[in-house]
Amino acid sequence: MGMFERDTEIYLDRDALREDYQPENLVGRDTELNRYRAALQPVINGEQPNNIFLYGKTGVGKTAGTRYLIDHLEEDAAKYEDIDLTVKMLNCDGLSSSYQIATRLVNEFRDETSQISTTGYPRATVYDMLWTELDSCGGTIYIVLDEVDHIEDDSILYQLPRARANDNLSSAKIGIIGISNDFSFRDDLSPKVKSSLCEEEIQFPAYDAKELIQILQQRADVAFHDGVLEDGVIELCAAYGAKDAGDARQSLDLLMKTGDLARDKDTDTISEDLVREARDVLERGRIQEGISGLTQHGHLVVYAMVTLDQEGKTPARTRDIRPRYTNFAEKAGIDPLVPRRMRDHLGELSMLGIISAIERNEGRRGGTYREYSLEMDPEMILAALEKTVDDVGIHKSVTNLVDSEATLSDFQST
DNA sequence: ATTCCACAGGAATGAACGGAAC
DNA sequence: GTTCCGTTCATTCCTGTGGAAT
Repeated sequence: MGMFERDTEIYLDRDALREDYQPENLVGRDTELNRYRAALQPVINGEQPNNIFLYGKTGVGKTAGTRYLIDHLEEDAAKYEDIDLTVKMLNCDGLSSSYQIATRLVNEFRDETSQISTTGYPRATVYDMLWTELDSCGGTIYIVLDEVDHIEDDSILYQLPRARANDNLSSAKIGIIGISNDFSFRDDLSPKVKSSLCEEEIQFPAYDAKELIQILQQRADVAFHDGVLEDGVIELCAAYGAKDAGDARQSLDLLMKTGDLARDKDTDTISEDLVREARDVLERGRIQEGISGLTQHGHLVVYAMVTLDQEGKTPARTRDIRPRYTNFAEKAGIDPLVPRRMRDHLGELSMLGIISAIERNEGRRGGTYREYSLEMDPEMILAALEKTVDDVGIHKSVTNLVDSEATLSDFQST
């Protein structure tokens, strides 16, 4: 018997569950895609392309729809001699400034031997490089900026559409497609950017439970062998995504993770219990990812929250978290952060979904303040902390972790 | 209607750091 | 090496805010 054997029991085509899988038709997005297609039409007519702005929650088909239409657009554009279409897609996740977008875009147009560094250049130099690349590419260029709301300044969104008018470009026609999870991003744009970027706006509504089930069913039919999925599995995965505002991606990820578990365990079918197990694994991964991106001080704040939670002292307001945090910081031999900064960390943890905040107001007697609670399983958070923070484990168990010197050894500054 | 509590969070600023260019 | 540049994490100072108390 070989060391490796091909697994065939569960999957027929696992890739059908991947985010980038392209199904033959997209469920429940007909009206949106029709409008989208109409907005792209000028490309084929050889006209100046529209700038398009898509918004809607995560996992509602914005990116999938874009890929679907862009593929067809490229295919159809190729049929016309006089149309030279180039499309560059860039996910802005992890990028925070126009500068970073610009450097990535330059690299998109350059080959591997002449890539530029993403830091070090003056801003204007990077823009100049970008105009040069765009112009030498020529034709119609669509730039798709996915998760564009991650950019904190809109300079690139202002510069790109105007590059032609500003004589930075002579031959290329530029169109921008901005994709955002966050509708308020649109309102925060400066008026001049808003009017140019939002020429065409298309809103993608969340999937309802029925549509989610349909999507999962469609993919599962391709992905799994017949009869592998037990009753209720699809529905359970759909419910998971529906809880987070109709997010198909989450549902599909869950289904795939469940399938992977089944494959690893060599089971013949996929049960609801396995889905719950997979949900646990994914949750752990999410926490891990969030925790590992935090500062030392962020870790201390999480740790303070976990201990407070264990003592039943949550929800806790900033005033109550503060002394716990400073205590830990001192024990770890680190200068505690100023309150303002600690609040920033609490806010960051809320964004990550590790803790949650509710605003309270007791008027003249109490003023406004926030109460924070743990949103994730404390054991999972501690496991993530343990993995992330160097050296030995922070704790052996959740019990008795307060006031224990040993538990804080890892936070010792280097 | 006005006052006022206890914060939230914006803005300005700076130190530390890594990369580019000279 | 030095200088210039952008980013991140932090501090300092400040204005904003919603509703109970007056």
